[in-house]
Amino acid sequence: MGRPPCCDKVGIKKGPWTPEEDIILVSYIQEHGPGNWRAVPTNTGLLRCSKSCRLRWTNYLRPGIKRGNFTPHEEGMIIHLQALLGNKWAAIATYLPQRTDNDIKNYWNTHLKKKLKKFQMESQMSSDHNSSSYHQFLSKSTYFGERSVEKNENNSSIYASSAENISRLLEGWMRSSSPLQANTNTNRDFGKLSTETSNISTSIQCYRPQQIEHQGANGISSDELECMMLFDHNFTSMVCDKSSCDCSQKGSEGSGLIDQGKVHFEHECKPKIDNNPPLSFLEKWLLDENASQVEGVMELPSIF
DNA sequence: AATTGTCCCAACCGCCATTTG
DNA sequence: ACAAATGGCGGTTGGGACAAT
Repeated sequence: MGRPPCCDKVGIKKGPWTPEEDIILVSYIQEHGPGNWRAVPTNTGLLRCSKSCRLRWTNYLRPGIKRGNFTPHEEGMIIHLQALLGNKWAAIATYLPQRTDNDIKNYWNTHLKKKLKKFQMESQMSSDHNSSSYHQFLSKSTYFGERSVEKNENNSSIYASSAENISRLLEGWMRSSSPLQANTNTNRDFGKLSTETSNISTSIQCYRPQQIEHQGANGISSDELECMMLFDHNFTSMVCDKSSCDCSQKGSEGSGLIDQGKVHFEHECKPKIDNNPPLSFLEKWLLDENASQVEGVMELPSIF
């Protein structure tokens, strides 16, 4: 009855992935494309369960993942989207295509939650009761006040894809011929490795997920603002109703196909737009990275 | 220098909806 | 139609890195 088990429970390895395992997984996905995860452990010989393979790919190895510090713009987006959507990290991640839901969740739990809490406590002590602490927090948030001052440690790789990670990984693996030595390398050490070329790093090209169509934030009319306010009011109930979502765009999205169709990244590359709430206007505004250069955008958050 | 405490994040766990035989 | 596995998601945790004492 039902499906066969994806993998035997016995002999399943847990814990951090080694560079060798990453290479095996990436090589397999390069050849077969992501998906059919239950076949991955058996076909690759990886002693990992299918779920672990999928997680490793989607959270770390998948091309297009941006790593490193969150920019003030991203921070602001997360704050807003969390306020609107709650802890729907996957949904929030659809508006930050280069970030994984896991990263966003971690960032929220380790940074933003504390920040917000701290600010709420501070504002409670303050005498200003005219506006909510949340609004004050947002107004002080770097999203709107310091968006142009993005302190990015590795600013040269704002769109650094995980292909670079894999590249570095492979380089280190090739250098250290000793498997034991390679096994001791954690993912954090990849950046320390020098640069060389590798087969995978050249065949897996960097790609940039197609951004959801957006336009300048300065094109907001008063009607749109009014609509936005009404929308915000009813947003929660709207996003909860999956049936109201328009999923018809699925087929029309551009794919991230690379390598003459050898690698099928459509599934992973497509912006996740299912469960897409009627956010067209909001997302236009939120996703407008150029808005950081537009003066006057600071007026907008007050409507939240 | 050694110890302790805190931070951070990759990976795991458990649940649920969907898929499949 | 049903049972069982898969895929996806959110919550949690283990342990390494770093800071403070």
